[in-house]
Amino acid sequence: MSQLTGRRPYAARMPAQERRTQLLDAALRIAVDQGFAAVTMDRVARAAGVTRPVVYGLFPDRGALLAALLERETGRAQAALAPVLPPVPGPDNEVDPDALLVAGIRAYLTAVRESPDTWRLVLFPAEGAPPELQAAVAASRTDSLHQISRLLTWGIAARRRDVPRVDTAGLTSVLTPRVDVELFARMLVGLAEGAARMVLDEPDSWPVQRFAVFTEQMLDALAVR
Amino acid sequence: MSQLTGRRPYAARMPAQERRTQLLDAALRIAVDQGFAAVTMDRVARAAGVTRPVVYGLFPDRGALLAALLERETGRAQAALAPVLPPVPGPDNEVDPDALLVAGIRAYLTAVRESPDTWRLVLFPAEGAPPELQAAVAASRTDSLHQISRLLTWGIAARRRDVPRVDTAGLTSVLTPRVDVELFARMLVGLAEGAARMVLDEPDSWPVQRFAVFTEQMLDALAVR
DNA sequence: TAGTGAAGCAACACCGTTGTAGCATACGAT
DNA sequence: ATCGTATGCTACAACGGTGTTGCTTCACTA
Repeated sequence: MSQLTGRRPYAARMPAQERRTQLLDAALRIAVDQGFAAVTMDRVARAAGVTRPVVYGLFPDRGALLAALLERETGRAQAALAPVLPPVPGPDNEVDPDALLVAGIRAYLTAVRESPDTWRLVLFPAEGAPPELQAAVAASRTDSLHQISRLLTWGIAARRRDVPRVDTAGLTSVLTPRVDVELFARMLVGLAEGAARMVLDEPDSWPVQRFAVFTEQMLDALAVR
Repeated sequence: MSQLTGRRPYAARMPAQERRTQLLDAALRIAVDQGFAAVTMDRVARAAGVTRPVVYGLFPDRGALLAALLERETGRAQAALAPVLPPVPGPDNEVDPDALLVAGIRAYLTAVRESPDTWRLVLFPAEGAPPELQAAVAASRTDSLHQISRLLTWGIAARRRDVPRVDTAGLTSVLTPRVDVELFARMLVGLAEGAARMVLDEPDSWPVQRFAVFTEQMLDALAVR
């Protein structure tokens, strides 16, 4: 009978890089499931079947681990976002602004569905996170906002060009009275994020298609007529 | 020189009820300023110029304190919300649905401006809070959602009644193709909450009027024409 | 098959927070 | 004036988290 309380069995050795991503994966799981505050060095270690010093060997401290996690995930999110926000089409380009928006929504929500954990982390603010990181998320959001603003300004102009003056009876000028573009852009982003949250919470009730159809209907209703 | 390290001066005595609200106020301050996790028995006590046992005298434990805080604040929020969500007007009632919505937005944002702390607590999810309480907030939101859904269904019907068939050229039937009312309601709520967050973050950039005007324009653009 | 260094482990000291026990004092009633 | 009690305070034990030290074991190389 040697040691009733036997020594912990050794975890499989693993090259640093691999262990690193394994730990980040574990941290992500915990953060998503139990909130940011629950991402403890010990819990992360245990989740990976390893002890704390191993974690400290790869991340100098808890802050660094959280930073690394957030950096990885916001990076992924950014990457997924690039195709969602296409550059503003050239002036001669014959692109339908409405179609562009619908395609954007679709791409965005599809991306969210494909990496739910990443987006959960990004979309649900995460109070426990170091403030600098919240700032990073905010910055990325601001970028999106600008890009969307630009797209919108273009889109509104493009729509006007399409309707070659029926203005006699005030029929045109629907979105004409100088829309508050900044607000409109924020509304869109908010809308998309709201949709994303719904998709994350109850994917079954909210197929991407449902949002696409809805958006189409709305844009249609808003159309100059 | 009696006692260089003198005894802590006694805080003014105070009836339990008064102390209680004072402590809740302190807790609210902390939660709003430094996040939920920072609401510590000790910090609350110090903020109120008192020691921990006093707090424990009024709240059995930290959970109870947080519960009491959340209950008070969600209560306030609910109360403020009542006038924002009027009952569905009777069928004979001549109320303009658009005006009703704009008035709602205005009332809501005004309420938010008037009690920013309460709304900050409610609108910024609060990861550190006991899950049951998050559930409470969610439930309240669901209520609002239902109420808005009902208002919307009524509003859409009312609008249709106003436009007595010009349908020959497809001019009517703007919101007619069976709008996804649930989604529309969620969009509105999301919109209002987004607006509230903006108001809380940068009150100066976002006067209530700006949202009212915007909403009016949007509804106008959506109008059957 | 021996040796060596990277990868892992137990154990420790330290800190902030929770919750409690028992003592001190202010203050209203007598 | 004094006295009792509600109100407050100091001090302490326990817990869970962080970050570190020094010993152990695996696995590769010679």
